[in-house]
Amino acid sequence: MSLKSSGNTAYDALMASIREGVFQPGDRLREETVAERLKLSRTPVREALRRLEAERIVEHQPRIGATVRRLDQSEMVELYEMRVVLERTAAQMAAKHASAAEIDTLQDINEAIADERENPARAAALNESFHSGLYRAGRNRFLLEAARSLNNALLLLGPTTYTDEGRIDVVLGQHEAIIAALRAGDDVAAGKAAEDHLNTSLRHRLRMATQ
Amino acid sequence: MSLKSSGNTAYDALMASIREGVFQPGDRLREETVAERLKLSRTPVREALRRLEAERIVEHQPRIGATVRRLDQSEMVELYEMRVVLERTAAQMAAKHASAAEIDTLQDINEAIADERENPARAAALNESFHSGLYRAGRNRFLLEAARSLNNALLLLGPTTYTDEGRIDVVLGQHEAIIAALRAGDDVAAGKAAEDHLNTSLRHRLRMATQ
DNA sequence: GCTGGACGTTTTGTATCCAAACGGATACAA
DNA sequence: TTGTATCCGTTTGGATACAAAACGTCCAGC
Repeated sequence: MSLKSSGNTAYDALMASIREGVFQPGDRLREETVAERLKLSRTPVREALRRLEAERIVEHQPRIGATVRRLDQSEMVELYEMRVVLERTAAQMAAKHASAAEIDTLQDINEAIADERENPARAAALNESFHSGLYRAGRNRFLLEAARSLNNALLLLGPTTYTDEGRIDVVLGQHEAIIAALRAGDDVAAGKAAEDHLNTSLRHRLRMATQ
Repeated sequence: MSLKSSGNTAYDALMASIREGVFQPGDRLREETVAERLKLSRTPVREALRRLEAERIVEHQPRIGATVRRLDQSEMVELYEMRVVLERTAAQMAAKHASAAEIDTLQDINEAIADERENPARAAALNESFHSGLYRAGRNRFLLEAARSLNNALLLLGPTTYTDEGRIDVVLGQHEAIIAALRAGDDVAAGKAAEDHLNTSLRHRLRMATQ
């Protein structure tokens, strides 16, 4: 695992750049430019670009090149609509399959988020852990994969801001509701709680986007 | 569209070979061998293999090479569990968004399947059209994408056999139930019908696999 | 002054070449 | 006879060189 191929290095670097906003939607990714940035030849860069293309992070037009995908508002709504479905499903499945240890871990993560309320970046990272933990507890590799792919697309919308006072408390409470339903083994309630949570998130995102 | 790069050619050819069973799960795909089969150099073949890798059709071990992914039974069950979710979602969304023309088209396809009951291969292709039509009617690009990815994985399980007498009638009837719910705009019923349909399909698949 | 065509530049697409690493086989020693 | 170490062959990983295509520009002709 420690030895990663240059192709993977390039992939990780590009993903990080997109995540950090160095490359933004609509930006063109010229192979040679990226290659010299990363001190690599074009071959591994192309490899990375093809992976990103397969994951719909970049769009590739033959003989033209790759550009970072741009999501319009309707796609953003569809994306969240789909996230709701997947997250509800994950919560339902987790309610059936999650072990006590897994639920405890989710609880721990949620408390850690509360402790990091002064540090939005750290809180956002923990939030991601919470959600991926929920997916993993669902015990379905294809669900996990679909969620991973969707979250990549989410990167294209830019970072979620936790700057709002009060927003974090809503999040914490909704996480709590999910955890409670998991403990009760109540899949319907868990699904519902997850759905509420995501819908709040979408509303928040839409408000950001339209400002 | 008529001009496709060699990379795409290689990808299509490999997919077709996997679909037709030329390459089966577990088979090793050596770059050079594939390249000379397709009369190409290794570069576009590698490109195609990386795409297949990103789509989880092949597994790639560094310095070892690519092998066609093999799904065990638990993965197969998870795959269908996920298909149920996606297809139920598609049906629910379609009940809300599908135009009369789209529903008519689904009806036409279903009738065409009935007409091809003597020709299982043709019927299977039409069946795919039905399902992709349902997904498209759902009007969610991310759902469509997730379904596409899942269907690729489905290829790894080998072709669905419609050899069973009676099986096709069950399928036709279940398709009818979905169509009826769509016409009524009843998303709950549409979801339920789609779920039943997929569960039948899973049972059938499991019976095939364990024989 | 405007339009059309041709040429040149830029960038991707493909092929070939070299390097590195894994695996198997063989030989030597205990 | 068995275990270990080393070497060689095979195969992927990466770089570079070359070909093809698309876009922009410039010039000529109307």
